[in-house]
Amino acid sequence: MTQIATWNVNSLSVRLPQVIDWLAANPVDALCLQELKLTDEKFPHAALEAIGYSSTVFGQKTYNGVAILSRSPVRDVIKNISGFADEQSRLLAATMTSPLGDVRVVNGYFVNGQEPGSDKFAYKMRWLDGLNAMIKSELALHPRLVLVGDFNITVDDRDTYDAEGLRETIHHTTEERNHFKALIDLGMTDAFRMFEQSEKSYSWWDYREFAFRRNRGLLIDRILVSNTLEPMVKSCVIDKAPRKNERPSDHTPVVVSLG
DNA sequence: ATGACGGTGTGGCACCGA
Repeated sequence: MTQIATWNVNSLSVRLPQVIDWLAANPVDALCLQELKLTDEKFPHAALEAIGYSSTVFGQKTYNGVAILSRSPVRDVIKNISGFADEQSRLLAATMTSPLGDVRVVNGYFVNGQEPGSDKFAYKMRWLDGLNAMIKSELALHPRLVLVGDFNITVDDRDTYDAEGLRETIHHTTEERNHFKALIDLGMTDAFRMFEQSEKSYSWWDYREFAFRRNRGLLIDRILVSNTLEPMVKSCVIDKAPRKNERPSDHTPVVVSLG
């Protein structure tokens, strides 16, 4: 069995002990992190090597930053979207070896977008256009591919605690959802939705207003698998446990099992 | 309409996230 997980940790400096604890309980083959909020120089390679993980890092000061932690070293690393000039460290692609053969792992911290009509929203749309083009060419090179990360898009009404009230607001717009569909149309499947899931399954909850306790959340952390990998997907689950930690990230891990 | 919580970096707060 090969397991790949994604987790937006909202500062690795703060969350490192929780990441180490989580990996001890969930010894996945690869863990993709987003929102490191630290530079490459400050990445805790040694602490992760000590528990059996090598790390490929694309960091940034204050904001963004992504990494792939893996039990075996990865290769053919690409930082950011090919052909898309970006000041922000939001995407990391690498190839991992597995019993299934090589698997291309693309780890993305998708743009938030703030508000439809804003400059940040326009950047989100450009970023998504660039990502689509990159995934198209990556799929041609690597038939076994996963695209994981913090998508910052709800796909349909199941993914949000207030479908009516939040309609066409950020993370809920038709334009964002069309970009998601365009990724699916390249030949990808949302692993989480391959299976029966309990209602109101979310991966992010606001820190405010007791949102986690009230389960007012969004499903925005996702794992897409290429059509070639789809028959090998055995499960895809959200692990809510880390959201109950002291000083939790506002996101919680999602894990796919391939075999 | 606003702020609520938490992180960072700067400096006694502003900005950002989703």
